[in-house]
Amino acid sequence: MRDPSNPVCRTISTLLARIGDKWTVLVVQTLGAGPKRFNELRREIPSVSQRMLTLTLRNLERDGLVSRTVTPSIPPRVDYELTELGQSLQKPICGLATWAMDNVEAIHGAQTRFDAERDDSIAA
Amino acid sequence: MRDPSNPVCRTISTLLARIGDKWTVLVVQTLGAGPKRFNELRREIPSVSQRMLTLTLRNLERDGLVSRTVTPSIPPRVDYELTELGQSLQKPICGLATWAMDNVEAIHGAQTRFDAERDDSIAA
DNA sequence: CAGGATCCTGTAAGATACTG
DNA sequence: CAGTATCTTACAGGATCCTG
Repeated sequence: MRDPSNPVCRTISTLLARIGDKWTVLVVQTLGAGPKRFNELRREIPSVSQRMLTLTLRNLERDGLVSRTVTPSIPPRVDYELTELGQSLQKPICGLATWAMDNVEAIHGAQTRFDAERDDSIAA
Repeated sequence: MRDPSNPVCRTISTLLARIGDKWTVLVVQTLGAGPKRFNELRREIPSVSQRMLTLTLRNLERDGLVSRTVTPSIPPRVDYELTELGQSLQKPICGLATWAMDNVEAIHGAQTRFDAERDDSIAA
């Protein structure tokens, strides 16, 4: 079941890698509010580079989580929108986010204690 | 709420990055079965390098998800174990894994269709 | 046994410039 | 507007050797 050669496990770890990458969750959450155009997304996620936004969207599209609709006008218009699959992913992500929020303090505390001990052993 | 300067959001994205890294989830799942020694973990996760296992465990320890117990015998013995916090993380992770398993086929299908179209446009 | 230190490599990802 | 192409850098992560 945890065998890396198991294709299901490979899909899961690929998914986790995608979730873990720097922009995927941010984009999914932003699109959660409704369809958005390319530059709308850029504006709402100011820190993302154009390149990274493009790549992230391509990956999400490839995985069937986001749909891409081109309107061949001038200027061109491209709308991105969560698919049903993409929307269904929001629930487990939200579970993780909730866990994180519930435990921010515990984690921070642990980190502070850990770093303090490390400093002690350096000082000593 | 999605403001990157918000410390809660930073914690969340740090968590997501940790979840997304190559080994964290594997280690947490492996430790889910009970405490393990360093080389037990290595054996159960054959693909992990010594270095990466050490680093992953340090990070988990720093975040308070894993406890590290040294028994100063010869040879030395070090046991790693999920803390309560670490165990509580298993639930949301499991939510994600379940989602992935439920949707493996949909995702694979989407990828296949996407790649097929890409090949078409190259061929054309 | 558990892990620190070092070296080396591939890839992620930012900045910049150009195009239909 | 919505990208693609190219260059460059930073860091993740593997291999290897060494130590208490």
